[in-house]
Amino acid sequence: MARPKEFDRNRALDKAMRIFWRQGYEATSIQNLVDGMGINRQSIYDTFGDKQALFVEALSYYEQLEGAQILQALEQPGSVKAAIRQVFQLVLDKVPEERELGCLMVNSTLELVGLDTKLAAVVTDNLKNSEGLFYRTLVRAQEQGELATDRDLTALARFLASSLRGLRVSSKAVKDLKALQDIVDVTLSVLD
Amino acid sequence: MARPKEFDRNRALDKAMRIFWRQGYEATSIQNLVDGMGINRQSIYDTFGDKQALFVEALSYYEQLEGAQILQALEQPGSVKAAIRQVFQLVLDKVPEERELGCLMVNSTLELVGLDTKLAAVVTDNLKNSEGLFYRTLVRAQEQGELATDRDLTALARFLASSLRGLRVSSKAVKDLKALQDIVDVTLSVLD
DNA sequence: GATGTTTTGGAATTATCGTTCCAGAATTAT
DNA sequence: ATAATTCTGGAACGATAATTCCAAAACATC
Repeated sequence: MARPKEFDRNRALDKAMRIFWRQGYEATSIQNLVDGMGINRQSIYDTFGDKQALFVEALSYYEQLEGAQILQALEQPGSVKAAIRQVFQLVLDKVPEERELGCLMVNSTLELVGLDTKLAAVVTDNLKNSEGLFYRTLVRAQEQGELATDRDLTALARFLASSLRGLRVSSKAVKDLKALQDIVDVTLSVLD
Repeated sequence: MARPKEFDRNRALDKAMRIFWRQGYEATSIQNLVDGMGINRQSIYDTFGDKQALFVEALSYYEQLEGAQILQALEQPGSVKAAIRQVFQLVLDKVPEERELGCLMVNSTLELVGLDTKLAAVVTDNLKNSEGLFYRTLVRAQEQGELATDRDLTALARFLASSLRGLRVSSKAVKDLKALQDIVDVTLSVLD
């Protein structure tokens, strides 16, 4: 019949995601994507739809990559505090070039909330998730006796989620790794 | 001789700042500024130079407004912990429409670091400042006996600065004021 | 009221934006 | 080979970007 459909779709999406990550949504032109994804302009439109649709998919892909690492860290048996520390440590353990891009989700939140309602819905949904994730983990900590029963888990989960956002902002602008490590250490001391 | 130079320069700059605040740098067009600043396009170029120069000035103006509030909070005599709490509370006490814009400095940091070296210099300079501000305040706390002498003030200052950034991200995406209050309360508990 | 400067509105310019269209080359199954 | 489909490169589209140019209107001083 015909030529085989698609090239390496996922590889192209990965490339696109990294371009959006580095430049943001508005600052990324279709031409940037054509140059960076290694496929033709027409193929981009055929495969991913328009720029907004491609961005949504890139964002989901990023969330999936990042979320998998976080889930793996949180779901490991043993000390919950160590698990939570590992989540924060994930940010520091990135290679510098990646760390200095910050977090695509946080970046996009600040860029798009209030501008694009459709894209805003995607990112705010993610915010809820991260808070819930911390909350369920803290419940486990209390069950294991790692956390006093009188601690306010909702407040703690909100704090951890917000602190992680702060760290991700800081990791984009602060090059000094020791400074970032200080932030993590003090943040985690709240659980003691 | 001639017509009186300038209209209300500061009022125009204030308008421009709020437009950048709401939309970000890239998403703000000169036409947006013409419509919103209430002065002519040509007057914008004559008075402020090009878009980048206007943005830098708007950012400085924002920093000055925000910084004045923070300084006033930190320099008040008495409890340093109360003073620091007040700095965080400033974010929550904003009217919702302003709170949901987040912080122009943080927004701009994530949008422009890595994209525009000149603009990046302005925002990273601000990051250093806020950390130093917290540090000097913590020194005072130690001198007043409000803080144990074995606390690592550098680490604490870094934590506070990063946490404030996180709160400012959260304040843009999280509408629930109680959730934001939880974040502040847990953050400040580190100083106890 | 004349003079000199500024503001104003709009057109002009050059560039780029996102998106679509099209013709030819490539590739697979028949 | 033929036919069907996809990739490719580039042109074309209408819209909008930032910036500049220009002529008319507004205004304070003399």
